[in-house]
Amino acid sequence: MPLAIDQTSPVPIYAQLIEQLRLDIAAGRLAPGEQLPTVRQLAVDLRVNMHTVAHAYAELAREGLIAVRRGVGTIVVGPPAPPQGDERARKLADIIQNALGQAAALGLTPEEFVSELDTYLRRNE
Amino acid sequence: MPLAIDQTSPVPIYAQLIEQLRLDIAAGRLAPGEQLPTVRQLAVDLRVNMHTVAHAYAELAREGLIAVRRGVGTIVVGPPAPPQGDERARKLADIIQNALGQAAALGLTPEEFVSELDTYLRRNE
DNA sequence: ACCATTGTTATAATCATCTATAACAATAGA
DNA sequence: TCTATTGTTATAGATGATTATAACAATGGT
Repeated sequence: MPLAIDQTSPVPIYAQLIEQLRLDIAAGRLAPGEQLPTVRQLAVDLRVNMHTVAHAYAELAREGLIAVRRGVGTIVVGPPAPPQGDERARKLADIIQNALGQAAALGLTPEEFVSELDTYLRRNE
Repeated sequence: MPLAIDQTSPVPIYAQLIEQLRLDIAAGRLAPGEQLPTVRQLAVDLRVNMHTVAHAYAELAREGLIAVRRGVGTIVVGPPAPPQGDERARKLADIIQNALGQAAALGLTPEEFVSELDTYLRRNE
């Protein structure tokens, strides 16, 4: 599942990159030690400017998720420590409410969504 | 659940408004015929400029979700027709993958997420 | 007819984003 | 030491988002 950006989205390109990379790292699709594309290469692949990629990498480096070293490249450090306690509960509720809301836009009740989710997991296990 | 915008988010304010209003309408929290705040009032409430609100309203009107009439105000027309077939399946998969990805960032396996989702629904039924 | 209310349009200023181009700085390897 | 590679910084221009202020246009009620 390669990186993909939507040039028509109102979300800034650098923010789309941050979001996707953060999720890929958190989910383990990008493992610690793994090499990321160079800023120049990724810029060519995504047809965006070098700075836009560098901006995203710099922010993720600031968060400690990746390590950028000039002359060498960029590697994944590791996933962030998952939040605990109240913050975790709040984020979980956000995720659920968001998913249920988007499902409702497809005409699905919460129960139907759970059913679809079960089907999805059975199909992809 | 009133509208809330995040001034620190990279997502443009007008896009945050569109997103929330679209979800509120799709989920039925904003019913057809219901009156939305005036652009001036909502701008004051959210501490943003009138234009930013007008921009969001205009886009939703273009999509047919709301009807704006000067001198009168803005009312909800109705939810959009939910997509069918392939597009629906694609969007559903997006919703699920997104939710599972964010849950993974909290350290949850898909199965644990389903469990949390069940708990959430039982608590809020 | 008048007037308050509401959305719309106009102007201008500021800031963020994205782009293009180029030079600079650190690293690794020949 | 030299050189290619990689990230970083600098400059400048274009576009979009946001704000402030003001005037304009349609609507509904008095």
